[in-house]
Amino acid sequence: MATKIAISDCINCRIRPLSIFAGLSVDDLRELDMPVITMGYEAGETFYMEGSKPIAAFTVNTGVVKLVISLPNGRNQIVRLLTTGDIFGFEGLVDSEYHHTAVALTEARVCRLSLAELNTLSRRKPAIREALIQRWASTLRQAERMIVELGTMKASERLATFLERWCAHGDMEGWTPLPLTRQELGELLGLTVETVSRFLADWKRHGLIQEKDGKIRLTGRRPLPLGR
Amino acid sequence: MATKIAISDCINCRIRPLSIFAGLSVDDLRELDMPVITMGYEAGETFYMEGSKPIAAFTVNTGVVKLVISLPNGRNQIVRLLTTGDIFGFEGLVDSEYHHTAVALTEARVCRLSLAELNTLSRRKPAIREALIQRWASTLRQAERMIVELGTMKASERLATFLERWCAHGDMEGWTPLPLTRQELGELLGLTVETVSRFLADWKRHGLIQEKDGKIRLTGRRPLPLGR
DNA sequence: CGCTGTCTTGATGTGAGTCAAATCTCGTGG
DNA sequence: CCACGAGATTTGACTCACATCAAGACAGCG
Repeated sequence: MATKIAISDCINCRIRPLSIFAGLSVDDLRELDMPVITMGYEAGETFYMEGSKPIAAFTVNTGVVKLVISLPNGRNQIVRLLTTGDIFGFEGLVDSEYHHTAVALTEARVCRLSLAELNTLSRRKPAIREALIQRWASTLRQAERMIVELGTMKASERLATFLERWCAHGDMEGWTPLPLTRQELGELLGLTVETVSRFLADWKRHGLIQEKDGKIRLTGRRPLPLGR
Repeated sequence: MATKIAISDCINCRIRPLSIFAGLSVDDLRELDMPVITMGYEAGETFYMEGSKPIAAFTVNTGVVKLVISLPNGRNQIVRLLTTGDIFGFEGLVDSEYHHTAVALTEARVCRLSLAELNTLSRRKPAIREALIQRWASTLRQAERMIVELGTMKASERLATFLERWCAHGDMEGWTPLPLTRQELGELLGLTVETVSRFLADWKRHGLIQEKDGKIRLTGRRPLPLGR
């Protein structure tokens, strides 16, 4: 179950520089008396469903979240992956329904803002409004990159491109958590489970990637072989 | 050559209700003393190139414009089509380069706004800022619909879906201008010229669509046959 | 009237989907 | 601690949708 963890202490928040409050002074923040609540979600839990009425927006503190659009024919398309500092559910500011279903891929800690509050907030503080616009622009840009990849690349290229990007902001010495099933990788990249599995298994056999309890590592000379 | 046609008369503009000035009163508009210029472009002319420095944003008055992203390997992806009332080049407000190459598909008349002006404008007039945010949101939504279509649909479905949507805001009794070559339809839908041509020719033969100097008409019982 | 570019059509190849089954993994309860 | 079962992953055999390659047909325009 999603659990309320605490009233968020935005002022001292570890990720504030990444958040939409980055541009505010400590005084600003104190003055706002923010109605932000930190929530804990387990892997697999749903934040909200596509088509439901927007109530809150979220900022990812820790963990990974996917935004999915489901089709009547049962197919799913993951349209975005969110990690620390990313925001989601903000379409609620503008639209009367959520456009996606948001699901935690890992245990996740998120900061929850009521949309009503956020609305007045963004009216009062230009810095916040500014930050939201920035987010919107970069999200659009990311979506368009996805369009390009889906429209012009073949399976192995899409998978390789994704892995290299994903592992780029990887921690440690090469190992990056990859909390997506093959199924989900497929739903993100427009491929079937089998195709994803075949390429990964193949690359693993050739020593190009390694996998170990949910973490992945790109070894050897990149780039990944785009052909088979 | 792109030609300056006139200083735009925004107050009496036919498409003002569709534009970002929709929310302003006549007095507001008068007060602004807008530096908007109406420009004429011929089919095939370029508004700006991907990667170049943003100077102006545009609102389509008449005509159709494509936004294209080109890849090093020579492939192109059309990421958006713009028609009357749509705006483009607005990423310049936020970013230091244009993200796409913008090209007129038909003879086009557009209203040109300096980004510098627009910037101060959106600061002074909340209604404009609001309108911009709305546009951003709906553009993002459209991009995500494209992701879903590219990721989950097969050739004939993508083509059929596109045609039905395109012809939906079609004028007259069924005939809609379709100023895209098969090549461009392919670049929009992630297909080759041949595939596009085959389906269209096939549907034409079966009397499902008609084409006549640049116009198309969906006849017969929709929906288009999604299989072959 | 011929040239250039777009569209159509055919023949062929292949990338990736589908179907099916074997293995692997991991959490649960005995 | 082990056995079991559900789900995830891998692998193989086969199919098919779409790309590719190659010509022709068909404009539109100088």
